[in-house]
Amino acid sequence: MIRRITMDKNIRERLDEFIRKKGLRQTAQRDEIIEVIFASDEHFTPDELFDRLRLAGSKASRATVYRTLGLLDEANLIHEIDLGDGQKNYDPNFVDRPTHNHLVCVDCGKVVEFEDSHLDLLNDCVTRRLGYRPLRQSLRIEANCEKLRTSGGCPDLIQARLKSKRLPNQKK
Amino acid sequence: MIRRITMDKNIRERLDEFIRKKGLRQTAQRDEIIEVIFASDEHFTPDELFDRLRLAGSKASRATVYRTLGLLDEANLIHEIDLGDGQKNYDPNFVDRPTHNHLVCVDCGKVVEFEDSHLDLLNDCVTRRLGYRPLRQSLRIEANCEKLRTSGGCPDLIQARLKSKRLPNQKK
DNA sequence: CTGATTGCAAATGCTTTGCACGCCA
DNA sequence: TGGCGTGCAAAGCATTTGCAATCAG
Repeated sequence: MIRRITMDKNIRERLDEFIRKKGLRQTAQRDEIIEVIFASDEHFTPDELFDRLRLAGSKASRATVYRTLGLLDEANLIHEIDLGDGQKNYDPNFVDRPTHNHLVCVDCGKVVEFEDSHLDLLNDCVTRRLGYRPLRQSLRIEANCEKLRTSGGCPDLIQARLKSKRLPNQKK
Repeated sequence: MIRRITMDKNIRERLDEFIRKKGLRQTAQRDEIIEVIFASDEHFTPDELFDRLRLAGSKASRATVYRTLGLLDEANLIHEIDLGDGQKNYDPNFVDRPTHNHLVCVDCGKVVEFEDSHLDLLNDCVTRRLGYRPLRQSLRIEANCEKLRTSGGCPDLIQARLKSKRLPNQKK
């Protein structure tokens, strides 16, 4: 069995409600998947999640991982986000912060999450002005690291290099 | 030879400069591709562009289309945008309107481009506050059609249905 | 029991690449 | 002429799907 992990009550409840409403079934694989996802607040690709699951002792297959991710997205427990790397990325933090946005550093690939109420308000206004009703919005900012530019060094960049030496499946 | 199309001088110049700087070569295929792209202000996937090229009489291969799209993106003549449909989409309108954003109607799939200087300013501020230097930003809003909701009808939805009957390669 | 769910492997679909040939500068 | 660009077909890769077996309710 999978290692026990503390999880937000809120999430469990939301999922149970979704499962009930849809006439779905609770399975060990689904439990394991949401436990592993919400044990961290990190973004992930389906493949990364699959690896984490293996490490945690789960034997859920890739197919099930993909199918469950679709389900969780539909239930609004995770969101698909576009990090610009050509893969599907999921973000588990929309439950707590439904309107946050992402900044991607093009120097080191670091992803910063941020919230801004002015931004939210403005998006809402613009959408209504255009004759629509806002549902979801995703803002991605690509930026350079100011620290790297001015002082020539950035701790995240060094970390990123170390990381890329360890990991095999990279894009390019 | 391909049908002659009027094209923004600006674009031709920008491309020529990029080609010169990079030590690249001007070829018939590249000319055809940018002519077809900028003959319209519509977004497109690589595949749609390939079809348009065929219709216009060009025989450029898919491989060349993909390679050239990468080049044009690098030259900032087009931008890759995320419309949330799982395919690469390119937008040729960033030359004239470098900071525009996209709203996607989930009812009919219509994409509305819009600009808002407040939004641009706010994004800029937020980015700097976080310690970064803004490069590109992409905001996608998913929304419902207000007209459809209130009056039960939306001209774009009807068009979308007609269109989907004609086109074969759809996502789902 | 019954239908939802899973795992496997095969299929799919978009995109990239290796290579030999052709063509621009 | 040198080497960039092209077309073709093959490869790559993430994701989806058909199907038979399994399991939850």
